[in-house]
Amino acid sequence: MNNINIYTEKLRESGLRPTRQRLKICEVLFLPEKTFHFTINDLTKIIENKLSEKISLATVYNTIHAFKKKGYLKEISINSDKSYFDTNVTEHHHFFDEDTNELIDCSNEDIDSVNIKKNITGKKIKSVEVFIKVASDNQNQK
Amino acid sequence: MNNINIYTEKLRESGLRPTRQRLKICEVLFLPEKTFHFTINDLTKIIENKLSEKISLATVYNTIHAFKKKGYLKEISINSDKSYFDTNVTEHHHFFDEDTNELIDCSNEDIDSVNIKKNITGKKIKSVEVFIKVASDNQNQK
DNA sequence: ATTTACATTAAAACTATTCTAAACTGTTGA
DNA sequence: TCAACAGTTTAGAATAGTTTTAATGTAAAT
Repeated sequence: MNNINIYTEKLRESGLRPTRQRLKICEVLFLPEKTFHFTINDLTKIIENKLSEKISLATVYNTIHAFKKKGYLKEISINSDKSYFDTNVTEHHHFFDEDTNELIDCSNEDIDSVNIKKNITGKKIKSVEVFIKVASDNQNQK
Repeated sequence: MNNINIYTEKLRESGLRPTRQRLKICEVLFLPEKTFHFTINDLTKIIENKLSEKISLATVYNTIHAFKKKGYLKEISINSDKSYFDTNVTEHHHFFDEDTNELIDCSNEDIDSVNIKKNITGKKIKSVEVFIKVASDNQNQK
């Protein structure tokens, strides 16, 4: 069973029609063995360059949102000028390199379980994520 | 020494001219004894409603960015459609209520110091902040 | 094969934010 | 005190990211 069939299956299971465009987007997002972060703009460029395919921007947006809703992607808020997405949908942490504006994954094993003493009445904790800002040692503060 | 004079002083110290508009914004942001979160839009509305003052949107943006640069405000990324600011500039954590989209402060004392086992070569940790998503117990997952 | 509901598309619309250029104002120092 | 300058405010234009629209296309059910 090749990858296209796997994606076709996965999409169908999720109630999403396996269209040509969605399959191409799956290839770009889920074929690489390493998870990664991207913006809609990044993704559009990858599709245009690497694949010989031109997918309408609206379709890219629609698809990414559909994938997010289904839990195949996670949205991350780094700063507010654009939306970043993560193909790693597990609960995990991030380093943010202030020098390069790069976001680096930090697995759950790299951080001891966070002990929260306070709780919000009537609310249950859904996720706990740590955001660590780093910068060059020898550089002036931001 | 009244508040206006304190703000005048603070602005001057920071190399910012104490203009009428900036003093009004200081009143709104720094007079309340409790820190709070806001968007530019929130702030503009508060100024228009509570104070009998109309400050140009561009000025609000300029001032908020100037205050942020000086360290009087902190920008928080909750989601990417707008920028949120926090008048609490200390390093601290947040609860995010998924039901109400409300952001709730969580002081450093409410969370045990986070133990990070991984580090990024050549980089120093600048801040560590925990983001805790909460939601009603009895409710379907997001 | 036909139908139907869902998808794609280009273009228009929208929203948050930044830029522009002219008018204005706090500050400095003569 | 007041002129002059640099910094500030302003309305409106511009921009960038994202969403909507409405027409066309396509997967899948009948």
